[in-house]
Formats: sequence, C-alpha cells, structure tokens
Amino acid sequence: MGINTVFEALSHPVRRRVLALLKTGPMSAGELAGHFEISRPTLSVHFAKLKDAELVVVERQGTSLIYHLNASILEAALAGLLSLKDDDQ
Amino acid sequence: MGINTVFEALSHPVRRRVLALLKTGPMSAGELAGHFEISRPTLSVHFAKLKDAELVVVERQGTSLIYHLNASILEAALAGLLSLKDDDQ
DNA sequence: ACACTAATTAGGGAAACAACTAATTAGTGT
DNA sequence: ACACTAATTAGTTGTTTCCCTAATTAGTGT
Repeated sequence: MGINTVFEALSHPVRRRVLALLKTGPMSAGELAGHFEISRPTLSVHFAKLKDAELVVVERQGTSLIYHLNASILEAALAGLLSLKDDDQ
Repeated sequence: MGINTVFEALSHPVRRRVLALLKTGPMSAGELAGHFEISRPTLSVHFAKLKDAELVVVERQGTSLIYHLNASILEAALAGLLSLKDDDQ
C-alpha cells in the first residue's frame, strides 16, 4: 500500500513494539496482548494497521490468528530511510 | 526528545522529502519552500517538527534561516528500525 | 523611523488517531 | 444447536494532525 503507509504504521510505539516481539518468531494476537496494558480491541486496530502496511502477515490456526513479521517490507522502510542519507549520490 | 518524536516526524511524506532535499546540502526555508506546493506557514510547521526531533539543525544567516540535515539522528532511527529485524539476537 | 523581505506564530476548521466498552464473527467441542 | 474461547468490528469520545489565511517577529537597508 505504499511506503507512506509503512512509515505511518511505524510512527506508533506500540506498533514498533509489536514488530520487535514478532522478530523472535510468530505469535498469536492473544499472546501479543499479554505484553501490553491496553485493551485487546485497541491492540487489534494496531494489528490492522501493521497488516495494512504489510509489515505483518496473518495466518489462522484454529481459533487463533498468528502474526508473522514481514521482513521484506521492513527492509523497504530501511532502504527509504537510508536514501535520506548521503550514502549514495 | 526521544526516538518516538523522531519516528513521528518521519511519518509525513513532506517531512521525509524535506530531509531528502537537505541531504544534498543546507538550504534556506524559502529555498525549500520552492520545492513544494503547500503554503509557507504549513511548511514552517513541518520544519518545526523536524527541528523538534533534531533531525535538522537551524542556523540564521541574515534574514534567512538555513536548515541542515542532522545525520546522527537519522542514524538513530535507522538503528531503531534495524533492531526490529533479526540481525542481532 | 519606515519600508521591505524572510519566516514564524496564532487562530480556526475538517479529518484522522487512539483509546474505551459493547456487539459481532469465527472456530472448537459437547 | 449451544456454550465457550479468540479475536475483530462498531460506535463513541477526546485529542492530535494538517491545512489554510491573517497577524506577528526578526533582520536589512534607506
């Protein structure tokens, strides 16, 4: 959905922390929720933004939804940031 | 002012474009404004957010304000993003 | 002091964000 | 079909963002 959506998704600390948790491996929504104080519905909306930015991918496993980090989009953001520096050009 | 402020500043496309313009070298507010369609006051508020995040540094030169990219904060953001990947740990 | 240019701050309005509780959807098991 | 668990969507509220125009501050030159 574009790099704008990705940077927008990265702008909230809770969402960055979700990504940090997922870097150790896939995790269900409930398992993720255990690491936060905020309500599950609020978290669910954060998940939706990460999914919208394709920073995460979801897979259903029985009644649970398992979230996976999508490293390639994270790399796209990294590349975007890097291009703001004087490395190339 | 913290990494949150930095990511928040990076979340708007205009502000990222300002940084991209500054990577080639320092530029005055007016010179920067020449590259955008939006009003100068609006741009000025964008500049203030970049300054608040310390992504840019300002220096007065006569009646002009010259904006410089602050690469070290950009690198901090880069490091923050990198830490969301599985590189280390 | 006055005019001129450069840029910011102030004020206001529409839209988006983030949080909550309540209601709904999806899947499993009896 | 019913109950139970997992998670999301709907609806509401208060806050923040972003844009504009108008007014103000800062510096230079006459």
